Amino acid sequence: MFSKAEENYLKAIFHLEQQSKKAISTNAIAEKLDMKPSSVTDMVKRLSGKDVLTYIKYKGTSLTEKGRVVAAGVIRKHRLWEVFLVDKLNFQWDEVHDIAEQLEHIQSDELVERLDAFLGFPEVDPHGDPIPDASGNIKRTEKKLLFELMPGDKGFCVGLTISDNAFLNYLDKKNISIGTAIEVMEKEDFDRSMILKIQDQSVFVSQKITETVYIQLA
Amino acid sequence: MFSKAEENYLKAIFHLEQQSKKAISTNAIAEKLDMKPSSVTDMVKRLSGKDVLTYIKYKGTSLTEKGRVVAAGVIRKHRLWEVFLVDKLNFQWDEVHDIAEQLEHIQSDELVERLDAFLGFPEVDPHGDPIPDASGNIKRTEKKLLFELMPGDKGFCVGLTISDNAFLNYLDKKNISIGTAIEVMEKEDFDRSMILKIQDQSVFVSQKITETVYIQLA
DNA sequence: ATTTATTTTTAGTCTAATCTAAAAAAATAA
DNA sequence: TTATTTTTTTAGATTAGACTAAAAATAAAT
Repeated sequence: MFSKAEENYLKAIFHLEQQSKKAISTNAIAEKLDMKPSSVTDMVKRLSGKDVLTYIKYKGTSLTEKGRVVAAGVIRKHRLWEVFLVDKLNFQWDEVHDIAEQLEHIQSDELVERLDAFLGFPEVDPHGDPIPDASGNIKRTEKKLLFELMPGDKGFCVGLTISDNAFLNYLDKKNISIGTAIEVMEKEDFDRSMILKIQDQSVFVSQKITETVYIQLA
Repeated sequence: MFSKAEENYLKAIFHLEQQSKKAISTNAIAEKLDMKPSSVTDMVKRLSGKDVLTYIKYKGTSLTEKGRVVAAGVIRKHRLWEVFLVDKLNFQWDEVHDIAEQLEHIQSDELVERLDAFLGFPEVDPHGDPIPDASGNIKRTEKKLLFELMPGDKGFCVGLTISDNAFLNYLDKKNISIGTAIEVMEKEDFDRSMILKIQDQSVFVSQKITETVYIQLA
């Protein structure tokens, strides 16, 4: 088994590997976890002894297959608990992270599988991020911020970068919520505003919105 | 805040105080937590510095009011999570303890209150033990094992000492489950068997049953 | 190609929470 | 009451996981 600290390292490295592909530097891990590089050196040495990552002095680390599975398991739990908190306990999207950060370390495979079933086998968490399956496979999503799309692109809203009530209400007035299908009609590069088609209606959305709303391409 | 270890000590002392009323000995705590007495001495010293218990060398410890509230909070979380695991995730009563033991240390008052509401403000956990309220008040129950009752006593089934499927099915055949109202008609002291009235029917129950079923007196 | 700056590692310290072994206090028995 | 046993405490060691400060390796700049 892995301690809470170990799981946090694996998770951090997993996330960093999704951005860079190259070996992950000691400093990058330290920054992500808000720790000192010397602490990281210590821990990656220990973890490489547990066969979850390879570590070469001064060269950085990368997860082994085993390490990826463990990390994906932690992320799976984190995201399932986030769904629970939002769907069942009516938390807001921006309130759940700290609690899920604790819940992700609860050890019980049976619990995870039952929770998954109880939630109806969700595929994404409340932020639109994909939930790894029980074997650690993660569906690579095409989640993008709205402003990254081009005219003609179609998709649907899967999440937001932030989440406060005022903003949710504002989106609601534009008829945008989770699951809403959209198509980009026009894009104004200089201020990142857009005109979308939503339910056959033309809708103008500001830069604030295009930089906040996540779209899964259809 | 209190660490997981600290919370476990407070919980253990709380439970011991419910049995004995006197100051709790170092050895009793050590045995309950499966630790060495020297470790307990260390910890109670630290906890007395946090004003959650009073400790007098060689004389034992007792919780302060503050300590009782903290302990009751942990027990509240433990029991609410047990209800969740059984009612929502369909775990068996005997499978939930280890998981609840982890979940009870999740820190978030908001989470606890929302969970409570989600579960419909239950008053007892799946074992029939009362759930403390948000301020730490605990309803002293009259939970007894069936064989402790006398002819004429009335009550209803609130839990079991054990819980396996075979036994649950066996009880089911006798029309006994959680919430079932019973009245003791006859009691056979030499083998602890009884004759009960259940839904106006006379039902014979063996020693095995009278030593396993918890009754809340009506 | 040196020098300078940055990154990483090493060496040693600290805290929480445990342990063992020995000493001291309290309880029990002769 | 004195001796013996049990309980409790003290003293010192250990482990995980963090830290600081200094040394070493690598990368960047002149």
